[in-house]
Amino acid sequence: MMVGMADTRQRLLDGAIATLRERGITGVSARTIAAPAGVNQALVFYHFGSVPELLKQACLAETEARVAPFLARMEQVGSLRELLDLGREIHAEERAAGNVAVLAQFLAGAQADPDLAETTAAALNLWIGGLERTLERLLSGSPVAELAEVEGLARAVAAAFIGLELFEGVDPAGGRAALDALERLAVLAEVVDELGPMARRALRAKLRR
Amino acid sequence: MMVGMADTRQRLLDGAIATLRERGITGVSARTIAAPAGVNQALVFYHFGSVPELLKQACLAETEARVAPFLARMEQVGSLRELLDLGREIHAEERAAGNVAVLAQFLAGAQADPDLAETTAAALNLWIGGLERTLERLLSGSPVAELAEVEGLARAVAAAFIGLELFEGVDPAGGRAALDALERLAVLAEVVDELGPMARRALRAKLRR
DNA sequence: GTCTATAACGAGATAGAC
DNA sequence: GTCTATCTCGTTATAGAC
Repeated sequence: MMVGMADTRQRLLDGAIATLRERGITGVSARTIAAPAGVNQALVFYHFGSVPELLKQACLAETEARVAPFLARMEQVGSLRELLDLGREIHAEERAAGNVAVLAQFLAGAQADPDLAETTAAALNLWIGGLERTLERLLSGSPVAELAEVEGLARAVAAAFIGLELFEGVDPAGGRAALDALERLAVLAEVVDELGPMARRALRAKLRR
Repeated sequence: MMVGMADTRQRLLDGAIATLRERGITGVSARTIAAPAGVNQALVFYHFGSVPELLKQACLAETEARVAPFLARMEQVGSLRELLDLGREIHAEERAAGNVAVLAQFLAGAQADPDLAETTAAALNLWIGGLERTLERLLSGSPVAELAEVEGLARAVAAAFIGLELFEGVDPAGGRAALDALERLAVLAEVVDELGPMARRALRAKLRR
C-alpha cells in the first residue's frame, strides 16, 4: 500500500542521484536508475512518467534536503570570516557527499533542455537565496557592498563553486590549488570590509579612476 | 584521395563541436555528429574508431585553435587592468562562439570518464598555461603574489569561467550579474597591486591576524 | 574513402499478469 | 504497486558493395 509506494518513490529518487553521481549525466537511464534502487525499470514510468521528470524531482528534492541544515547556520553567521569558514565546511561536506558534482551534472544537462534548466535554476536558487540574505546582512554599510551588488556576488560564488567542482573532477591537485587561491582572495573582501573611513575614501577614489 | 579524407576528418571534428554546442553532451552520437558534417555515420568509426575518441580529438583540436590567437595577446598585456579587459573580450568572443559551453560539456562528461578527463584537463591547461605565465609576469613583486599562488589563481579563474558559463545557461540574467560582480571584485586585486609600501605592511598585518 | 545494409544491443515506454 | 514481456526506436559497430 502507501508505504510501499512512498518507499519505492524515494528509492528511485535516491537511485537517480546515485547514478548521476557515479556515472554522470550521460550514464543516466531508467535502467541504470532502477538498478541501484533495487526495483524494476518500469516503475520509473509508473511513478514519474518519464526519466527527465524523475530527474527534475530528484534535483529539487535532493537540493532541498542538502541545503536546509546550512540555511539555519547561515543565519547565525556574524562576519565574513565566519561565512568563509562555513563555506569551506559546506564545500568539504558537499564534496564528500558528491552533491555539488550532481548539481554540475544537472547544469550540464540543462544547457540543452530548457525544462531541466528551469528546475536546475530553482535548485541553485535555494543555495543562492540563503547566501544572498546572509551577504545582505553582513555587508550592509560595508564598502564591499558599494563595490558589487549582493545578488551578483551570491551568484558568482555559487557559479565558482560549480566550476571548481567540475575542474576538481579532471584535475584534483589543480582544483585544490584553485580553491586555496580563491579563499585567500576572499580574505581581501574581509580586509576591505574592516577599513577605516579614510582608507575607504582612498579606495573609492582609486576605483573611480 | 588524401584531400577527401582530411576534409571528412575535419568535417567530423567540426560536427562533433557543433553537436556538443547545440545538443549538449547527452545529445552526442555518431549519427548526430555525422548529420551536420554531411557524411555517413559509419565514417566516425572509420576515421576515429569510436565516438569518445572523436570527442577527445575534437576537444584538443578545437581548444588549440581557439586559444592560439589569445596566447599571443596575453604576452603583450602590461597590467592587471589590461588583462581584465582581455578577459572580458575573451569571455564575450568565446561565449558568442559557444566555446566555453563546449568545454563545460566536456568537463561534465569527463567526470565519469577518466580517459576524457585527461584530455579535458590537457585542453584546459592550454588556457591556464597562458594565463599562468601572464600572471607570473604581472604579479612579480606584487602583494597579490604574496596573497595567493599564481598556479592557483590561474586555475581559479579558469574554473570560475566554466562555472559562470554553465550558470548563464540556466539563468542568463543571474549569470550577467555574477560576471559583473566578479569583474568588480577583480579590480580589488589591481588596487592592492598598486598599494604603496606602507599600505602593504598594513595589509600584511591584517592578513596575518 | 565513402556508402548501404545489417547485426547486436540498450533505450524509452506500454500492456497485462499478478 | 510491482513485476514480466514486449514493442519500437536509436545506438555502436562491422561487413561488404562501390
